[in-house]
Amino acid sequence: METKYNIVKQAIMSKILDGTFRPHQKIYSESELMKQFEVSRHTVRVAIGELVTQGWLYREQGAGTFCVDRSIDEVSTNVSNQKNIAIITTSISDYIFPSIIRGAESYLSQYGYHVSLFSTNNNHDSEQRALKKILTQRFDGVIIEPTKSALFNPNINYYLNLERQNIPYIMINAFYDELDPLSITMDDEKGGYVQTEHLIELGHTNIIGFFKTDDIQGNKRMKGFLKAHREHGITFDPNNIVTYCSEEKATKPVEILRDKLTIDGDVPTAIVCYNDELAIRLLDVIREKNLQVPEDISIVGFDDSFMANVTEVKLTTIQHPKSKMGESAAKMILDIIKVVTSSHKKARDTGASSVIDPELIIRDSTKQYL
Amino acid sequence: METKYNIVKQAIMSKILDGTFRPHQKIYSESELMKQFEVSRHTVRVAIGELVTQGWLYREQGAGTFCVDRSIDEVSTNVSNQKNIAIITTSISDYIFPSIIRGAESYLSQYGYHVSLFSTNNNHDSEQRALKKILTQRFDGVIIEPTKSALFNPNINYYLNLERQNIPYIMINAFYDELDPLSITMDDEKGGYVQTEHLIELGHTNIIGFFKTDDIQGNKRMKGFLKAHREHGITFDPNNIVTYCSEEKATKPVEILRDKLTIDGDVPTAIVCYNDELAIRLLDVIREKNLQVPEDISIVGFDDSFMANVTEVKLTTIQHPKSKMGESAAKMILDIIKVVTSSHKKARDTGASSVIDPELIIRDSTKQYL
DNA sequence: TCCGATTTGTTCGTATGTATG
DNA sequence: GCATACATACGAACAAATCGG
Repeated sequence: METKYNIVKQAIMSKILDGTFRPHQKIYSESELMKQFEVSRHTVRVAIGELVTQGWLYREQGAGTFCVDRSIDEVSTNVSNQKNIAIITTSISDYIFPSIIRGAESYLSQYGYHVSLFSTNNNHDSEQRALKKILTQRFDGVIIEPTKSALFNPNINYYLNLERQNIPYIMINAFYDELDPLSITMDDEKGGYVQTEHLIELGHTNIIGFFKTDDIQGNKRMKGFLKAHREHGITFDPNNIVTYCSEEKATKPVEILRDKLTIDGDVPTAIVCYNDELAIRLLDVIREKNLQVPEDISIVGFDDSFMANVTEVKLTTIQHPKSKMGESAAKMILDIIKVVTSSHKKARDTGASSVIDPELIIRDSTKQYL
Repeated sequence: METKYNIVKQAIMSKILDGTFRPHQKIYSESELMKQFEVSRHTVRVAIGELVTQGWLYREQGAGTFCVDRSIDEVSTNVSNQKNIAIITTSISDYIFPSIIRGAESYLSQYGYHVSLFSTNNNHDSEQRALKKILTQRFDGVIIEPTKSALFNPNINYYLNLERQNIPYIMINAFYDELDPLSITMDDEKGGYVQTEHLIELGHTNIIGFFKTDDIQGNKRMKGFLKAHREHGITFDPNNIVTYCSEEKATKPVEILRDKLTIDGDVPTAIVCYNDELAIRLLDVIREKNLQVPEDISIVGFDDSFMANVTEVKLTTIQHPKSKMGESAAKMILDIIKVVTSSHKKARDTGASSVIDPELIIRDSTKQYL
């Protein structure tokens, strides 16, 4: 054990243990150690190298060799720095999510990263379970679609813990306001505005809007819906805004529309939907009432999911970049990881969030009001 | 990443993962590696050094460098006994795969397992990459849909290595014959038989069949197609069987059908398709030739994917359990894991493979031949 | 038991590349 | 732009352990 590199190693070790080298403090440079111990550079590097793999030191090219902060950082960092990215979405196999995931997966796998999927089913408990997994295992980064982004989030601590452990994350589709994270989102307010304006320009004035309000998207789209009315000088019945939450999506909107279409007198001539999924559901109600789309009622969806093209009536809807968004999210998270790992910077200071401009796709479900 | 020592490192890693270097087996000496890669001894030592600290190799002075036995490894089993299941499929976001994955994911997450997805895009290289990842990280079990199951599989070594490392796996939809693994598959021969018999019973005698033959499913369905003809005493033109491989799926079948429909005289009156995806493609050709389905031509799909219900003509097709299959696969793998971990048995001796009986779903794309 | 060939372990010297401040 | 510090790579030498004959 009296090899030269071992002597150097033990000497450095002592200084770490007795507190001469504090966490994140720079230790002697390689050339200094060469002089001190009268050994070659190679010997110094072997000594330092072992301390690095044992998790006592870290090196930064051009800057120096530093002491690791063992207080926060247990074994975890070392064990499996194996290029893992986690993706948390509300669903993994329905609606637009397969496309988003495909976009991300194909980009990430190009760079040797591998993807773990978690779905929350729009449920905070599942979200918590996913976050726990991610914190205990080792992930290099996380792409998150927030669950019920409009409500208070009981898992906020877990997100803060991600930051504390220096695991970068970004949010897609929406984000928790309290966290103010890097994100890729739609301009949902403008989306709702565009949906509504399209109908107004077609001459509709009695428009009913259905919005899911437990996520940010729904709230913003509703805001856009109101704004379009206001800016075009159209007054409207407050009853013409229907809000619902995830759990009610299969029941409440359907029942309310059924009622609205039953009362004669004040039947709406157009419908703005939170998304395509709801639009499809409401189409069933319209059919059940023997009304025709778009002849009797116009309807606008959101997201341009495959559903929009499945039905007899192809839906007018708002474009969602889906696989492109997945790819952008993947790119963004890899960029952050690069910066964070190479320079011990904090994730927040890298790059900027992006907001996607919504575009209307006009198909057959909307028509001039006569 | 293209440093010389990294190239050497990856090369050695490959040989460990594909089973060239078995546990406790001596790997090439440093001087051999110097010759092989034309690098200095220093470079070789750096490469080996990293693999040693990562726990893949150990060195013995005077004797050589040896491969670590990961199957009984206390540390690794311990560190991430984290309930991870990997799913490898040919695609993760198209066709019937989202449904299969959803079925598996929802079952596995109930039991606290978490799912990592890999897609091979029907490509052996990607399959290899996925298997390497799975062998490198620590997974409790793997659900695999084989890539090009009818062809010789160049990754057979990686599967054998899974067994050596005691990581249980099962295969779905098809399996590599050489491995004879536990599996959940369709009775594809019967499926092809049922497709064809349905048409024969409707009076069709000039039936053309399109089969993807780089996977087992296609070959078996073709076998069923032939058997139905034989058993019903119908002779047929060998030209009425069209085979294609994954890469040709968007071109060859389309071109051939176009030719067939152009020559008058011998136009087929019915089509048996490898799957719904192909059926949809062929519907386009039929439409292009101004023919009607089912009036002029009957067509049968396979898998009952969402596509079967999307088109103007709803497809007659064969049922595929999809999410049910995912769930069964998940259940099967968890059962195996339970047995393997509790009793140190080998995976092979647990439970039995299951074969699903195909059922015909009759919709609007087939009609009595007059 | 010793010898010699082989193999890994330690140490030196040198050179060039690349990131940091 | 420049000095500093780490990263990669080559060459050479001797030491120490192993293994077959």
